[in-house]
Amino acid sequence: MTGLRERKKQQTHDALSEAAIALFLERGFDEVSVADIAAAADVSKPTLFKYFATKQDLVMHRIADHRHEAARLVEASSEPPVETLAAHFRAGLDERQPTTGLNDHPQMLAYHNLVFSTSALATRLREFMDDDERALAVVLGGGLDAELLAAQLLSTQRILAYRNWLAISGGQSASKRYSAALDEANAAFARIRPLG
Amino acid sequence: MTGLRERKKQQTHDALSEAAIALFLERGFDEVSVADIAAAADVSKPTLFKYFATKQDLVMHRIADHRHEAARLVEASSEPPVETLAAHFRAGLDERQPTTGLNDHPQMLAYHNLVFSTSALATRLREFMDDDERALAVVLGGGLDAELLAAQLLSTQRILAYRNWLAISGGQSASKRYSAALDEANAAFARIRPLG
DNA sequence: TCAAAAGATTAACTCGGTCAATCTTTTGCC
DNA sequence: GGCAAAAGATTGACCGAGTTAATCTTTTGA
Repeated sequence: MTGLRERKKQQTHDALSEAAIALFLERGFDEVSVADIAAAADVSKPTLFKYFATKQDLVMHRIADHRHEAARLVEASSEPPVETLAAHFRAGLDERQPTTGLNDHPQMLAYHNLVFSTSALATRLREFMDDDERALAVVLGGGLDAELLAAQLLSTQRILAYRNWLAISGGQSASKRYSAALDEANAAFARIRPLG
Repeated sequence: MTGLRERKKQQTHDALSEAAIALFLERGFDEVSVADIAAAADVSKPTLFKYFATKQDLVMHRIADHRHEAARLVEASSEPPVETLAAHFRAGLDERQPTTGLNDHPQMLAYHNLVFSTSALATRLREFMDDDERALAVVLGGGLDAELLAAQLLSTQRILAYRNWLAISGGQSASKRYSAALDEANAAFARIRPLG
């Protein structure tokens, strides 16, 4: 039984998120108050904060879906961690997945632009990545080497994705960038010395 | 001429920082309001914010002195970057420098404990490190390899320092930890593949 | 000694986030 | 189908961080 209540909750959730992102893209994150958003979605401010813990989460919850992804992938795979994540990143490039930065859909571009150029959001993104790093280190077995490797793997993904976003953001198409992106990914992952 | 004005500014600055840290250590960062601190230092709230841009900075300005240190060291040295930073870290261990985590003075321990266990402060620390990373990447010549190396170097320092702090925080003396700290530093820096 | 500049103060304000009390809606049960 | 209880939303007041503008005091340099 998919309760009516559930559906209304989902609706309110989506209405808030969509209203928020629309307003943020239009006026900028810092120039929109949570009161504006609550009003746009026809709910009260306390209600808004029942759905999203912080103003930032109105934007970041989309990315939050990928939390601990690296740890999950490594845990689920029988291949060595570096290979697993390198292969996954390459596949992401192929599929133009937003997490690789290689996506030139105008909405995605605008969304990423919002995140990267708003310091409160960039900071929150970094908090997510720190979390991912801790989770990955655990899956890698813990200890100094695991922590170092986890940090290096996630730094690598972050830097590759950011460089791709920069290129796309500079006007290059995803297809045009693809070849360089793949080269960079191969070079970057090749620099990583595996565990053991 | 060291103006009277300058001296008073310095006094107010120190009074604020000391009052703040004392109160934070006593009651916890989130349980002290900036109004409390301003009152303790006998100034008004707007005056406090002329000296420190944020509540966090009342704590973090001490660490902020070391900003861009890695970039400065590498720029000033004629040795290869990895050697330079590894040597500097080892020297820091010898001297029990707080940045290495290997310092068991009760005040230092309490201070680090405050920073690491207060999420607002840990977040601000991470912002500093991101800044350091960008600066280091520039000094390393920019480009993919420089960015990857900068990230790896600073991750390495962060992880080593945190592990040392954990050990000290768990009751071990700095002297007792020293040998393991040195071994870990050597192992960690040895994992790093230099540029070129 | 005095004019000008620097700095501090007060008071009021914005905004993010929380809380407590009240009211509405949904749901599960008879 | 109707109803009690629980879940959720609303309102309004509140807190704390940080800002702003107007006023006042102090330092400075001529």
